[in-house]
Amino acid sequence: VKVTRELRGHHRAAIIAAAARLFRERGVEGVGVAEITRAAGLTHGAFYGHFASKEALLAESLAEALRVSCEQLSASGDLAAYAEGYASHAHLRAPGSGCPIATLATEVARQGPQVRTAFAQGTRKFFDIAGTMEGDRTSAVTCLAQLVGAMVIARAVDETDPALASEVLACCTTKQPVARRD
Amino acid sequence: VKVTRELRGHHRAAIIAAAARLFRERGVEGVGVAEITRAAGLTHGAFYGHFASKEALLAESLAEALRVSCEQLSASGDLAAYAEGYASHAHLRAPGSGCPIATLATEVARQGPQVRTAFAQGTRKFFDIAGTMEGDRTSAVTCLAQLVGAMVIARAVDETDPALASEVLACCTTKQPVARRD
DNA sequence: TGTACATCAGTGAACGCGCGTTCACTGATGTAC
DNA sequence: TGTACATCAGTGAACGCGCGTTCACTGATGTAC
Repeated sequence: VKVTRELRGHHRAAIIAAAARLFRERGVEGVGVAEITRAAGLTHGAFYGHFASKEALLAESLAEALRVSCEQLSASGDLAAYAEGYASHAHLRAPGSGCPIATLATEVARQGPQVRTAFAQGTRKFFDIAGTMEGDRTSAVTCLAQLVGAMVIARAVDETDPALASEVLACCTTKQPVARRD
Repeated sequence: VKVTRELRGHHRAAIIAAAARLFRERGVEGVGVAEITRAAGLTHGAFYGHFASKEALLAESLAEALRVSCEQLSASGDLAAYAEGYASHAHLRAPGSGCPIATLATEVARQGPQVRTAFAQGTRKFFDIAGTMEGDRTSAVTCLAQLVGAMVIARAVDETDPALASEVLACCTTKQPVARRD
């Protein structure tokens, strides 16, 4: 069932989009190639016509998710404004469309070079943008590290100890020395 | 091959210790029951005489790792001193004996209630200790979130972009508003 | 433009593998006398 | 204290399952004339 070149391109993009969401929601090992292709409206057999392996798809979907994150950061205009959206319950509840660093960084550390390189490049760009926006690069880096850590911790404890989750997130947006802007 | 009650206790502790190390090094899904029991000097068949499931072992090993972390935090006496050890390359290179929050928090968020509860209880104790030590609880929480985020990011990018890894870690120990103590 | 055919994107069955888990068996432990 | 036996911790083969990956096949696409 050959399809148009244009449709083939859409299929490829759909697989990457589905993977970027599902990997963030369930982790790399928590979702399979079959489920990703199904979410993209295809069957698993079509997968290897688009990607060399599951790992290659992971690398591409990480790059895509980080590219979007960089866009969102740039669009927010102000690091404090970005932090407010980041350290929110809306973001906590929507990992599939949220920061890929907070959802996938620990798994990335155990992947092959292709994945780690894609992740590191996207993350560096993300930090560079934040540093330029903030002016003081050190405080920008500090802020981002805090945001990522707070979200990672909050998501892990939220269902059992929502008070702790809220407390950790709140530290990122209240008039703290680091995240303060005005 | 029945063994002494005392030896059985040692076997159980050895399985937990091996799991606490291996889970942190390779992730929950990156290591199997067979490998854990082998690392503890047993065969996989002995496992289910000690634990109901792999998940039950994960809950116990998380509780144990967090208990040790709380001890280390208390022993450091000062949150700034703890932060210095935490944000070090030695810690980055030794995930198996390091902070379980930085290695396992994202996977914990996708586990069952037993695991999440064990993790949340240990993490709360950890934060409570830090809050008491520091005096100002908010700045203690801020500091810990930053430490966890920095380590998660640094480990993910270290092999591809060691400069970025070092930069992120350095933010936690230099005379930053948040981590400063003196 | 119309036609014939080579190309190739997608399908679904099949594969090999590793994993968590079970279980019949073994033989040392610990206890009842 | 010594003996006989029930208990049970550990062994290793076996299981079912889901996963990543492969491949023969299908039929629409795109191209050469």
